[in-house]
Amino acid sequence: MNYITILQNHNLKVTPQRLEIVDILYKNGHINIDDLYKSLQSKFPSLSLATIYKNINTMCEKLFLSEVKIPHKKNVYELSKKEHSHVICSKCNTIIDINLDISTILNKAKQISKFNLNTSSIVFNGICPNCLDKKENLS
Amino acid sequence: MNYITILQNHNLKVTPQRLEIVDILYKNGHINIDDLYKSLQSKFPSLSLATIYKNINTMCEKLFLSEVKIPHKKNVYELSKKEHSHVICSKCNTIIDINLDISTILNKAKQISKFNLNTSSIVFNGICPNCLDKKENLS
DNA sequence: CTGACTGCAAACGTTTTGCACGGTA
DNA sequence: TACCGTGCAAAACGTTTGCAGTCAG
Repeated sequence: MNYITILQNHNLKVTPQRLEIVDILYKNGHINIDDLYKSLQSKFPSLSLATIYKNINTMCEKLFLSEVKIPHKKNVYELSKKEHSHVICSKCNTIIDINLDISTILNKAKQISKFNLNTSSIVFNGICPNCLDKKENLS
Repeated sequence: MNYITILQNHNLKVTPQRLEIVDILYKNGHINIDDLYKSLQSKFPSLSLATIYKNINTMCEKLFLSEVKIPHKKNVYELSKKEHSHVICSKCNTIIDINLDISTILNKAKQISKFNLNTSSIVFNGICPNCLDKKENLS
């Protein structure tokens, strides 16, 4: 399914700005508002931050965009997909998705809390292989 | 260890405002800036938001206060303790701490990501027992 | 007594809103 | 053509800063 269809399926008009926003989200995976704005400037010099905010908000409402909160970082956005966890490098801020089987801890959490749980938000923090290499080279 | 000692150990002067902030944090567990401000108004009618922000920030820097990011909610703050997970009710916003053994998924995450991971942030979302009861009474 | 803390006001950065124009369907 | 989306400017919001007066140690 391409971007055009995705937009149309959610009753959103297909504008060049929107197509590029979705394209950047698709290619980047996770991006914050500022970086998204910077990425769009070359193609749309007159594009305004207001447009980005309006689009991000409507896309989040339509649920095909998700907001991800990372401790001590700005919120990032990603195209919605099957629930997954995030791993972030505290040096270079690279974020990757990982699929974990969380059924065991989810059940444990239900049991302990007595809550009826449905969603989870899991972020691991550490250093990515790239930054680990750099560190070793320094010493 | 009481609040006074905690503050002194971190080279912070013991002011009535600070004592009350720590007391509220201790009793509430998790609170956002606005609610903290409201809770303080009765005791300190002239207390300013700036004071709260300054205190929260210094206490976070001194690492005896932690910021918790909850999806689609304002950040909340809690007195630092051993790493733990959070469960939040999407109806009434009650937040509780739970201790889970996350070593299995942490190892799996390390293995998949090749990152050197150290901290994690885990939030489960659902409905608390209280709100579940209310729902049943309605039907 | 001295440095740190408070409270006020102003400044700042981010996000939202209103409106006129332009583009999509 | 009708409506939705864009871009600009202004407004709103949350947070930070500077400063003068006050308080804790």
